Amino acid sequence: MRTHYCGELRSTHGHQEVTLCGWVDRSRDHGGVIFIDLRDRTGTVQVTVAPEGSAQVFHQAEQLRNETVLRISGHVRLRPEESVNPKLPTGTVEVVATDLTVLNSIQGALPFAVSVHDEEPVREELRLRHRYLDLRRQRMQRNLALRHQVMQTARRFLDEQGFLEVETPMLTRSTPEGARDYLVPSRVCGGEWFALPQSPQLFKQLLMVGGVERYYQLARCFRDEDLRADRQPEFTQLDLEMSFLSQEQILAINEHLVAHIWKTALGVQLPIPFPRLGWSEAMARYGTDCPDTRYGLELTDVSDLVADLSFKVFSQAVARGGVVKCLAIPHGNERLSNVRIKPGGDVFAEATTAGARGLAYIRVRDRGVLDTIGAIKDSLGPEQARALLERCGAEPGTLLLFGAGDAATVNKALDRVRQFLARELQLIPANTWNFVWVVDFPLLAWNKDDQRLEALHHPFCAPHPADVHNLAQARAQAYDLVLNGLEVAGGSLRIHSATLQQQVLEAMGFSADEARRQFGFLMDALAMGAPPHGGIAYGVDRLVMLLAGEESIRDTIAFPKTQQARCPLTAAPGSVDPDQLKELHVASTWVDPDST
RNA sequence: GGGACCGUAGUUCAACCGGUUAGAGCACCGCCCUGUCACGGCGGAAGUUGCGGGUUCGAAUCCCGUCGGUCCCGCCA
Repeated sequence: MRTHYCGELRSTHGHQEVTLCGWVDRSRDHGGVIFIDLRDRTGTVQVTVAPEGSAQVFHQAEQLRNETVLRISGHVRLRPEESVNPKLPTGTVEVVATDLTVLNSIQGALPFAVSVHDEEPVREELRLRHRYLDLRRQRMQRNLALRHQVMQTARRFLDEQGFLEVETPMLTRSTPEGARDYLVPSRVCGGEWFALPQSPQLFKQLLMVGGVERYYQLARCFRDEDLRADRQPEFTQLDLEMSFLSQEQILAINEHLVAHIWKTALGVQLPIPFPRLGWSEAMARYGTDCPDTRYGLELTDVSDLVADLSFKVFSQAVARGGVVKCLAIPHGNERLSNVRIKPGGDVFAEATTAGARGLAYIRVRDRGVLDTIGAIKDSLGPEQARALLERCGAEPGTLLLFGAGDAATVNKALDRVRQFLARELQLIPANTWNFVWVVDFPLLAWNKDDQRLEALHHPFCAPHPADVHNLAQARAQAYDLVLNGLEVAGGSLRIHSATLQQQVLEAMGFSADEARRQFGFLMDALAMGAPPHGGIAYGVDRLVMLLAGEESIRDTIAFPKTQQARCPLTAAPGSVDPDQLKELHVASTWVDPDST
């Protein structure tokens, strides 16, 4: 049908006969001569319809609307020097049309402009409803190509490293822990249900027991939780698992994989190895387990310095086993007004949204003068003040913001304020890729709501060998890869001993029976010669989002869902025929609110 | 489950503190134009201001509800 692609034509194609297929990106009718910008996946090229040619072709060209699907035959002509368009890769040539076939015409109004020249934002619901049009636009073409490139690069790299791509079931069993499952009723086994996988975690471990040794999969995963800019109900993981490798060996392979992807997709040479940061240190310095290290604004613990103050907010927080931490903002005095850091202000709101009760502050003026609320001023002696300023690295002009309370809340609040201020004060350098491995996570964490210990990652992470006799306090041999403050991958060495797996499940409050019932198949497998193994999983959508400079993973997914987990294009989810439910032995308890 | 913001022509936006016939760019339709490339010129059509109710002499504007979308909290091992 075609001999060339639009975007690839150059002066070297001069005088060749070509046939092109594509869409009318735009056309310019000068009465006597008509120019058509013909677009395909590779770009656009100018097609010229001259009056000297066929009258029928000229007549057809006069009728064209944007997005008409065309096949055009003609010869490539070098443009006259004064008509060369330096803005276009194909700007030195044009195709003089001798034949023009309309393969499909446009009926009715287009919901939005597709042209490569059109940068106008379009309401997202409209883009999703007509995603097939949106995908034609440059931005989505680029994002899909980038996604493809990431996936292909990973496949090639992992293939070369001896990894086997293995598919695991989409219809599997529901397991406790983790997110809400998407359930699928079984017609054949009445009353029983499959779950769609939240990740291939157990299967990839079973593949290790199965002697695959190196596995990977671009795995679709499903979690029935509320959506965010970076969370969709179905998403894609690049899932890896390896046997007989140490944690350091696993991290090294992944560093090469990531460096390879960045080199291929962006031409950027990442320095490897990536820095390693202990979880405790990350929490202490940044208040989060996924720190953005592109800027400073690190947190300082001042609990010991303020424990005895008469300012009760500080001293009581410490007395109750909590902490007081400080976020020091250089030049904060001039850059942040009191209105913003006091109740009602945007900075204050960031802290309270994260659960903080308030946001104490001290403005450091010249000659050690402190500008703050009376209660703090009255409470701080000169010695204490000096120690505080020194600890926080404060200088005249510095604004100190304080969080006080239990460690989790303080960290969460100051982390949020820190990120907010970095954006507001434009402290984030452009084109910076700061990777960091966060390691030595706690194995278990206390869940206040359920009054029990639960796995921080998942129940199959191996505890640090030195910590196995105190599982409640144990570190896990787990690692997250963090890029610019976002978790892009997470993994661990796994438990390969049935006995230890049993102990960890018990520590999490599973009875022996319950553990047996839920995870018996795993423990049986571990008992039959499971090799030491471990792995990692990348959030592909998020990775592509970061590479593309997008702010939502929806822009990296061909057909994403809205925040209500709907698809405006297909109108899914939708109702089904009652007979379908009956066949599946399912009855709906849903009551339409309008009918009551 | 909760909070915030948004919804005006096919589309992107405007319309001040409630006050003339709800405007503009692009797209669309018609006419003109032989070197443009986001072509240009002249003219035209296009609106249940998401939907429902209320306040008012008067509502795109204020209030309540509702639907849809976005961001966030909870939730997401």
